[in-house]
Amino acid sequence: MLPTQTFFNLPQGKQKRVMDAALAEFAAKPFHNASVASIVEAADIPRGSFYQYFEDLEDLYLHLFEIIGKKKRLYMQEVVSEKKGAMNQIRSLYSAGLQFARDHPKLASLGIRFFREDRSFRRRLIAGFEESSMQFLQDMLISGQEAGEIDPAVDAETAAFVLHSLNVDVVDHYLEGPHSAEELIHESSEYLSLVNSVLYIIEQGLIHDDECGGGQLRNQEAGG
Amino acid sequence: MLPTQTFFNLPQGKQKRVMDAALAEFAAKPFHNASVASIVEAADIPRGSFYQYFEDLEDLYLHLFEIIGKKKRLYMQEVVSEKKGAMNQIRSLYSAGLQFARDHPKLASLGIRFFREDRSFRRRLIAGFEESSMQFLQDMLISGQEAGEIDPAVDAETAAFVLHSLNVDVVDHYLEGPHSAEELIHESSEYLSLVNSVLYIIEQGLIHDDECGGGQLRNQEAGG
Amino acid sequence: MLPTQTFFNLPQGKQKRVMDAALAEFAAKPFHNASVASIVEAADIPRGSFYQYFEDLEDLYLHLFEIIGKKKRLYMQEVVSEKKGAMNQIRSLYSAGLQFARDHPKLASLGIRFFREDRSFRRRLIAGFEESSMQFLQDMLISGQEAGEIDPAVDAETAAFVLHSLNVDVVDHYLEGPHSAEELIHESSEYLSLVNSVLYIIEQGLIHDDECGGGQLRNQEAGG
Amino acid sequence: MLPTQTFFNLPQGKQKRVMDAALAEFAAKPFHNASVASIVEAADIPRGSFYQYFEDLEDLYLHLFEIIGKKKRLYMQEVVSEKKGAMNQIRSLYSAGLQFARDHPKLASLGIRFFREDRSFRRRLIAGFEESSMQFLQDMLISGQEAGEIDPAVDAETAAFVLHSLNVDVVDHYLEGPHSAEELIHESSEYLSLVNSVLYIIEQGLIHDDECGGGQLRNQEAGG
DNA sequence: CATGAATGAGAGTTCATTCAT
DNA sequence: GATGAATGAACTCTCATTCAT
Repeated sequence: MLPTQTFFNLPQGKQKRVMDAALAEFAAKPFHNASVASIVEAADIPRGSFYQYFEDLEDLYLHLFEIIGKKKRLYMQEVVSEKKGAMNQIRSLYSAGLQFARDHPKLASLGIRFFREDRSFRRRLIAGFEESSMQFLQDMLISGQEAGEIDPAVDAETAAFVLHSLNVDVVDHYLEGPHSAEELIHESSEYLSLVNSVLYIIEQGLIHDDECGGGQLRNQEAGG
Repeated sequence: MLPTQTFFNLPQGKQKRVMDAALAEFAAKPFHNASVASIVEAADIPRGSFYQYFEDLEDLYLHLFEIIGKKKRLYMQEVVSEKKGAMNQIRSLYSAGLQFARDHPKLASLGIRFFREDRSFRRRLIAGFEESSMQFLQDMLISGQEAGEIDPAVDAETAAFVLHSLNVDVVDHYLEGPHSAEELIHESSEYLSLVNSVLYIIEQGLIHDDECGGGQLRNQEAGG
Repeated sequence: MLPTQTFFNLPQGKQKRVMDAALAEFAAKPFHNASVASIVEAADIPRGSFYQYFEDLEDLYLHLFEIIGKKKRLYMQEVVSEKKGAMNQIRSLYSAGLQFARDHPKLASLGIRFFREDRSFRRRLIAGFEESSMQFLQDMLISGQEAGEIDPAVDAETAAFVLHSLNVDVVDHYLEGPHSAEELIHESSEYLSLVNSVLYIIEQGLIHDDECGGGQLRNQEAGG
Repeated sequence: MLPTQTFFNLPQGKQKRVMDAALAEFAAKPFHNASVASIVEAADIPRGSFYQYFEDLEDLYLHLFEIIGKKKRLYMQEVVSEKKGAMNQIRSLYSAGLQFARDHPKLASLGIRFFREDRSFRRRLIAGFEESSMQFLQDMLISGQEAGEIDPAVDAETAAFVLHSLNVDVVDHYLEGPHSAEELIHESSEYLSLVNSVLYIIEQGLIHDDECGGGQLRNQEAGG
């Protein structure tokens, strides 16, 4: 379940051609519609070579996924390292995710597509990847609760689910929008404002707190 | 872009067989992996007949989608008709969506899959469907703001986006879970509790309001 | 594990073309070297049609095997029906097998090839076929022992094994020989004489029994 | 049609690795299904090297066959050297063949496979090998006839054919059976008893000779 | 001479769609 | 209108062999 040594022995230029072709393919189609044929044509390598480099499409997909993961982690690292409140960290995560999508739209597109695949497929392919991502958010939220920043009445697991869902959808929304070169400036503010609006809701909720009614109370109402 | 008259002239039983087969297929696979072959086999109709009833798979998909829409609207209607607060309506919408998924898991699965397809595909296929769904939420939210229930600082469009995203993901989460017959009772409460937890966050936000600081203020902080 | 109805609905001529092509292929190569490509070319049908007629090569092979079995059983039937001694029945079986090979060399060739495949393959493909063939011989031998014709000291199972082995090898030997049209007459006597010689050994053994009836005599009996 | 000098210059260890890999391959599959790929992988040599050592698969096969021949001849030599009756020699040949199969199952398997290939292929590959094996049996039988041990009415060529066929089938039967480590002891007697039963038939024939020496007795002699 | 990447033909199989009956 | 056979392009994957380093 790794590219063969043959592949890693290839000159960098050729490796890159192959990975670029794969990226273009997986960014453009759901996994099950991606084809070896498209990739070998785009990479301009013989059909047979593909199978000397990779066991099959999954093999290549996985490799690409790891590369993306590494790149993305670079964006996340500084966010995590900074010591600030949970909500600020979350906001930074969202921003970093969007920044990543702007810098590497194809990489981000592939990542989004991954979360759109059937769960069974995701499970088989990258067991625990998604879980670990949500676990990370959950830990962050629990810390926030311990620090008194996050409402202790909130279920941390659910909140992680919510944050993860929205993060994926926000990036998806960004990627699916039209991106002519000129729009990049507008986008910049527009999408950051989307992040801000979403996070405002996540922070404050939709309810208009006239007189500071306790969340706990209303939650119990709601639970009925 | 509609089934032919020939199809509607078919005896009800045969029509149903076809639609059931199509439903099973589209509920099980993303649209681009669905195959005419599977459907004609499951429906036990001649291969050639398919093309006398429908122009192509999209044609059938669309028809099915409309039927589902109608069924789903029945679940939503009473929710909408009741006059109660915006948040209660939203909660009811979530519950109704879940109820629909429990009663018609395949129909719901197809619906979820739809939202997982490429936006370009969604656009081409059912222009405006998703938008109208979000517009409906948005109107509800604006009413809530006018009634003083919903925080006026919230951007209604964004909030509709958030609610829609989470609704899809909650139902998806429900559908992807394992459903042995015995679990149905447990599920019932478990998933409603997921809805409640999610909506609690949406209502109250994550922030711990010690002294009732205004959302507006913090939002501006956050936006920096 | 049967040809599809589609195949049986085909006009006889086309069915025959396909079966003839398959026969030629399976008679010429061991199963695992047979190719769909050769067959569709020889039968002059589109590649795709093959898979509308058969699940795969095994499916076709099996069908062909059954047809051969039926044809061969016609040759064997009269042998079995006649009431005569065990040795005479065995001799008749050998002759009938040879006669079958002469009349239908390709069918026989396929049959022989079958016994040359790996046992594991044979088992999976036609469970019990070979066994039943040997069981038949064994029963015949036991009857012969009860009738006092066959030496009771002989192990019937082993003898069935010996008879089966030799029968296959004799037919194989016949099929592998060159068969120009002119040789058919010579063959006739030559191969019958091979059968006779083999059966003489099987009957009398190799040992020279000095004191008791001469082998020469019995051999001439047998040759009749 | 011989391995290149390059091959013979190889260090013994590497030569052995190649030959072992080839043996494993040819013992497991009929010749036409053996693949260069499997062998170079198992031997852990570069793909290109194969073609520097051998012209093609046949070249390697042939070389291996000769090695096997030499090993097998060691088993046969003592049998032949001993001066005893023809039947005893034959019995010894069968036992030696079985012994060889027990000691070197893969070598024997390859040998058996050889006899299962098309005669045309056998002819082309190892012209005269099989013939010489049968000629050897035939000479032995003729000597037996001259010594008065073997029935002079028996056709020596046919008898050689019979003995050869059965020898191959007996060893094949042995090799195809299951061989757990514990069974080796049981096997020992079981398979020797198969040899004895087969040879009893070959010696005495199937016919029940009322007035002359009982088969039972001779069978027990043979079992010794 | 060792090495291992390059190559493309050819294998089985699936499929949407057309078309003759 | 119903039927189901025809069709061939497209897919993944394997392989023996060559060739440049």
